[in-house]
Amino acid sequence: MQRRFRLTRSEDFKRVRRSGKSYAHPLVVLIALKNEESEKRVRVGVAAGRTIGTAVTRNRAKRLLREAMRPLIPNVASGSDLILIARPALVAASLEEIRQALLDLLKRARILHPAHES
RNA sequence: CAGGUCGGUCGGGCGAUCGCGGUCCUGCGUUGUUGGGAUCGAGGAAAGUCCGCACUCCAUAGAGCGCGACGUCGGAUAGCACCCGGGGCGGGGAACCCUCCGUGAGGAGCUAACCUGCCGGAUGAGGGCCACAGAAACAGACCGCCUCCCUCACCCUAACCCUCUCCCUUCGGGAGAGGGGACUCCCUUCCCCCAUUGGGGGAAGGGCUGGGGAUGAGGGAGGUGAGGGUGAAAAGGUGGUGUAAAAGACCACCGGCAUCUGUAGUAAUACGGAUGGCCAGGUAACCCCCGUCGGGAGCAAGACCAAGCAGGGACGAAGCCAUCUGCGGAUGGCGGGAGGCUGCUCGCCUUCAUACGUGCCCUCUCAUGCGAUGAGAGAGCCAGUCCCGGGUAGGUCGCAUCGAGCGGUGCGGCGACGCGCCGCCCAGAGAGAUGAUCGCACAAUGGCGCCUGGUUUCGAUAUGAGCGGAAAAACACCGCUCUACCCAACCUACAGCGUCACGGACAGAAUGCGGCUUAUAGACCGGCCUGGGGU
RNA sequence: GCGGAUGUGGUUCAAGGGUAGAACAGCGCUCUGCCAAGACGCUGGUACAGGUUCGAGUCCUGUCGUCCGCU
Repeated sequence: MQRRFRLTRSEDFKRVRRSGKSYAHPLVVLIALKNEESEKRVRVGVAAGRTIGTAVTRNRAKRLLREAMRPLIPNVASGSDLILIARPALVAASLEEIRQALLDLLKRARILHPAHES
């Protein structure tokens, strides 16, 4: 996932976490917010708390989330900011399971592109 | 070969596809959080942050005190506390042998290589503490032992007294037996009673005479540190001499200490010699003393830019001299204010001011009926520093190739390490880059099969082992005993091969480096020690 | 990343190097017609591992956990 599709500012994180809607899954939690500014790009932030484990497992969880999210970005409605929060079960899951969980969450949030909605 | 132990190296490989970040080059009607190409891209611990540095700011990093760290010797290093090599004291340490315990299975001890803890000072500064127990926790006292004195009690009989018998004899003496028993005697003074020139009793003072005891109790003076159930620890140990009782008081041996000294070693130290007197408990990871070292904070240090906000409080000033001068001033020195040197003092450093006035604000008084205004007086403000509060969480640098750098190699050193030569440039993010999927091979783990291996029994046996013939030893020879290879039965393990499944240990740089500590599946190589076998 | 503080029963806290204690909680028993309160008794602990010491909760070292501050 290239850096231009990433959510980096601390201010953005605060705004999404405060005002966005959250959707839960056993593997991952999705927080989504429509960006009111002129930004047309989809931006994704990834987080893994200390309950996940040590630095190695936290980094691996974030890499898995980014790799699973990467092909889905063109299908997400433009101008939305997303935050993905890893849960402990995610470390043992495979890439396909994570991708399926993300698809499920994006459908529930109704921000998937209309072409893939069907 | 087996077991033990130590050190070093590696700690995942190769290929394909899809992706991520940095640097360099390059493209663009779009100048970008952009496209393309090349190249590079986690560790031995990146971890813990326990030490030491570099670097940055505080002043250029001072002195003394305080505080902290360290403390055997020598070395290495830019530096370091646990790095390297030694020394001393202690602890651990497999099998065989040996010793002990056990009927036995077995257990314990001893022990090689090796591992590991500690290391200035408690005689030689001083203070504190040593619970409980114990007489006592560091030496004084107590119990006890011994000597002397006093008092009391008790016992003995030869002073003395009484009774009886006998004798000599004459108003006394002697002998024997029994009983009492050291109670006394004289003088002076005072008091009381009977009573009247006296007698009796008591108290105090003085004098003369007066035996013994191995007894007991109490008190006093001294000697003693032998003994006193305890305790973690009790005043050198054992044996003797000695004494009133005792003691290194003295002697022999042993142990320890101090001083001097010999040999080996750079030294710590080791092995000795001579002399001395037995005094000297433990604790300094309690305070402390001695020596060495250390200024403080830390890359969120710090520098610059952008953006942004709100102020408040404390302290608070004084000039003078010299030189130059374009006469406005400038520089320097002394002095003053505020602050700093992350605890204190000294000393030092930084900075500010010399303006100041017809200034501003407040209060009071006077002039005028009031106000305005004017005059006077007083206090404050106007420099600077510090503290508190508020705002910012953006960017560039520090900071990513020149370093205590990395890889080879040679030399010196036991080693830590040092010196030389050649080659190389080697991560740099900022919600934080190394990942995902598939395939192959090799290790490891588990299952199955094959090869086989192990145990036991019977039977014999030597070229093996033991004993004897046999005499100094060895070899050979002969005899006896035991046993391996061999045969059979039972059970299939490690390793190896084939196949299937599973599938990488601990762990993710954030300014850099050295050391330490902690986590770590496994693989490979080597050193040392012990035991067995072969040549 | 850097710096600092701290760890004692289930909880909140004590304890000069010398037997680990208090309150609440838990359990048993008593009281009551029953419950609560009360009275009595009991269980349960120094984060872990080494060291110094005759003896460590305390002193020293390492490990682990928790909390706080620094732009």
